[in-house]
Amino acid sequence: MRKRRTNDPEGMRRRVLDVAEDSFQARGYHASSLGDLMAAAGVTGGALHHHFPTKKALALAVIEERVAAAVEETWITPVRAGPSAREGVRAVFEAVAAELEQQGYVRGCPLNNLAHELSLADSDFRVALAGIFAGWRQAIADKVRDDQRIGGEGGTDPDRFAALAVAAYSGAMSMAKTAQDAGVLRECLAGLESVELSSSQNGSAAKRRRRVLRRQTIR
Amino acid sequence: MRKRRTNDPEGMRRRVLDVAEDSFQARGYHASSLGDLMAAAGVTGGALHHHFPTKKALALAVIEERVAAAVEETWITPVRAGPSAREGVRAVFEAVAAELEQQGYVRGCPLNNLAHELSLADSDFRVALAGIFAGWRQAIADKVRDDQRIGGEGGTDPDRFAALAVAAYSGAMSMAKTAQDAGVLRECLAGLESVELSSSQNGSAAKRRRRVLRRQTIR
DNA sequence: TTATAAACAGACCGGTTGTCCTGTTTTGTC
DNA sequence: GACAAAACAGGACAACCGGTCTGTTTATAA
Repeated sequence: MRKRRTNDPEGMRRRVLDVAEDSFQARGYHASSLGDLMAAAGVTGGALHHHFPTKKALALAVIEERVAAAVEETWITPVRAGPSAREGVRAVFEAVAAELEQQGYVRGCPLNNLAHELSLADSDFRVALAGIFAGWRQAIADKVRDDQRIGGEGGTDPDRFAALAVAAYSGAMSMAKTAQDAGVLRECLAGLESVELSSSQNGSAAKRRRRVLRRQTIR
Repeated sequence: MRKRRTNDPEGMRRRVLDVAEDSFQARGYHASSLGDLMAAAGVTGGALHHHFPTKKALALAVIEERVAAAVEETWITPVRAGPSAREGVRAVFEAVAAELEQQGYVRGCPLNNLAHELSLADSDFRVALAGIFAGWRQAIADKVRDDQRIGGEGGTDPDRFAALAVAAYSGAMSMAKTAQDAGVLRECLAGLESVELSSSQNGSAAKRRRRVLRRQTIR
């Protein structure tokens, strides 16, 4: 009875990244030992070292391939596809809140989790994470600019709105994680929507609000 | 030549907490070894163990005594003393931004830094940190309620405003830390101030805004 | 087939970590 | 001054961590 082995570099790499991503989010980078990861992924030290020479290289891969993809999937794509930037932001907030309430616990934002632990630790980490933040904000700001070019969307500063949206989400997730309660997300969203009153919006309640805005504008 | 020793429990405890607080913020909890802390504080293992039996106990003391105090000092006290909640929030944002720009680097928010690393690690950590977050938000919300009782300050929901302010600050600090640039704080503050347009405010432009709100209320 | 490199296995090591333990000194109290 | 408790010193240790190293198996291409 011979023991066969099947070389599957991509599959093995993926399995390691799966486990690493999960553990880094749940326990953090420093609290995740390579031994635990190897055991969880069913991978030997030799294989791990072959694909990721150091722990830092592994974390960098998680950041660039997984965390960036997570932001892309849960934020950038929905916002781009949405009817407007504001509506997209609202939809993401509510979708995340609903998902968290359903699953019963809050792990926090993947990007923020790693950003807090690794930004000051290593410059390579910091740059990679900062790039994801920048892309996130720019996607929202670009959407606002599109809204302005097409429809109304008054004098909202795109960069300001994007920065506030990302900051509010990040901070809300931080609190939700600490309190283990996703309710804060909904409260922050409600606060964020007050910003809409100062400018126009597409949607069912748009006319009423636009009227208010007009009065406000002509003073 | 005799070697004298002066027992100074409070002083030694303070010195350890100083070093621990600094290291936990700069390097994080897991990346801070007790050996480093002992060396930096000039404290022996016996003394450290006498005041803080475990590393967890030390971190808990840092959270309850130092982090809570930092939030109290930089946020709660200024907001309470300020002319209004909104003005207080604005002042804190600007003060922190100015301080960070002056010192050239961004270490992030003490509370958020530890909250991200320790919330999921241990329930005791989580509860302590969540309490600080709650106190922070409540102080702002109470101030809004005071404003409403005294002056105008229209239909702003106190809890929503507080949650948004804390979230925006936390998230902005997170980005500022990752980008090593305090500019995001100013952008988020500017975005936050748009919220003011949806309700009234004490100050020069209060009357105009209050009129708008009244129209809105009676529809 | 055969050579060649990639893919993987698994033991090994030096250094570090947090904690514990035994002793010594200082301080407060009667 | 006697004595107990607190305050401090400093070594010891077992567990663990990340990285390296050598060797074996599998895939690839000539």
